[in-house]
Amino acid sequence: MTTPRGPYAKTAAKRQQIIEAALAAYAEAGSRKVSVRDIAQRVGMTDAGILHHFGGREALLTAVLAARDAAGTEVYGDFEKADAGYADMLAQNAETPGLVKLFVDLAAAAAEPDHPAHDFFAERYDRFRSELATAIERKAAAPATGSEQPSEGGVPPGLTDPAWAARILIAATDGLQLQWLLNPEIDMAADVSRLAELLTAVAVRPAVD
Amino acid sequence: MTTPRGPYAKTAAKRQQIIEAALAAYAEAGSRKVSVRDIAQRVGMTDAGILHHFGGREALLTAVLAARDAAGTEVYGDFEKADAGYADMLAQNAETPGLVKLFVDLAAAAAEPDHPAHDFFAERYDRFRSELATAIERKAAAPATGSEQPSEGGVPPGLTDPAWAARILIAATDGLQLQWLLNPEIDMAADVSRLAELLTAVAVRPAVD
DNA sequence: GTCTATACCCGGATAGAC
DNA sequence: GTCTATCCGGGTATAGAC
Repeated sequence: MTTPRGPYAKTAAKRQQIIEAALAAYAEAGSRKVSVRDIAQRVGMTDAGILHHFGGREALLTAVLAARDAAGTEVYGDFEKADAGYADMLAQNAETPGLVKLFVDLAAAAAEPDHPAHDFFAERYDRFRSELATAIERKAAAPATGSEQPSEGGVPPGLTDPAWAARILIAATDGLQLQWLLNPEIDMAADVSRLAELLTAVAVRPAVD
Repeated sequence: MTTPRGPYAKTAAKRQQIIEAALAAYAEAGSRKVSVRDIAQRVGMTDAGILHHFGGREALLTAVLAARDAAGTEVYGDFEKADAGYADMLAQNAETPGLVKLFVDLAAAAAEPDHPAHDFFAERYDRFRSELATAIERKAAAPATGSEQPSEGGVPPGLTDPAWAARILIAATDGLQLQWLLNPEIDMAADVSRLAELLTAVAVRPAVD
């Protein structure tokens, strides 16, 4: 990382402190607006102080999401074990609507190619997609390892692409978060688990005979 | 259509004109920001003039999405024929990233219960879910009507709930729009068609024998 | 190197003139 | 009813105090 005027010891600590304040702010805010000034107040600073540490509001928020990602993979591991961890992570997300909203917001904003967070999101999705695809592929190769065995059957052969399954699973996850934000009765974890089950079951086709 | 007669005639016309200008602005803007002032300029007005006709920015944008919905159902019909129309509609969306972004943006913002667009989105999703569920159920009851026949098979029986399938299909659609905004190489229509095929194929289980 | 003070611009809202 | 004039809040850029 070639930061212009690099963060040194003390700076890194401050950055961390600011990120934590921002996380807290969003967690508390439900789905209300959070301004940079709000975050600044939490750390006893002015907005310009924060701007100094990050390059701007978007960069700060990107760092927040990156931190959340890091915390997540620390707890749930990488996406290698997509079966158990994935649903748990979703259930965990349901605890912090503010952060879910931040994620959706930023992701949409990052669509613009020269947005500060564009690369972060593009890379993040690329990573998730390939990791998930690998996991699905592996699981398909070794079926019936757990308490249940998916009964394979005559599903059209065009439906077995792991890369496609990964895109769909991630998409459904994001989309369900949206529906859940609007209607909290939806059980994201259950719905997604079911889809994951179906997708891996479909991918299980050693030979159609 | 109510005939433009009476004291509100001019107002309604102005509203329509503004909505069309906004649609055009978003369509042109790619995924860049669109301010109320931008829209105002297009109709030769000031921003305050526009805000007078709708109650605020959010209300205007809600009206824009509602208009787009109306235009969409006019062309593609309701979701009764979820097979053909759905993918086409998605492909059509791919032509206007600005509007897709607007949708995602607003939907996220509408999560807050007292957001002006909250009711609109909540109701919209309720409607779509139930319409799609009905369509899937119907299609499952009468399989193999077209050029292809889904080969039904031994998929776990817990996976046949039409309501669930509808939630998933919509979620995947929204989520893919997000991924597509970040990476335009993704073929939303193809991916979703494939999922729809799978979901209806799975729902096709007249009797497991 | 780190931060505050300040000043700027843009965007949305509001009151009141026509 | 419609819009102009004005205000206020949020993000950003710069200068300089510590």
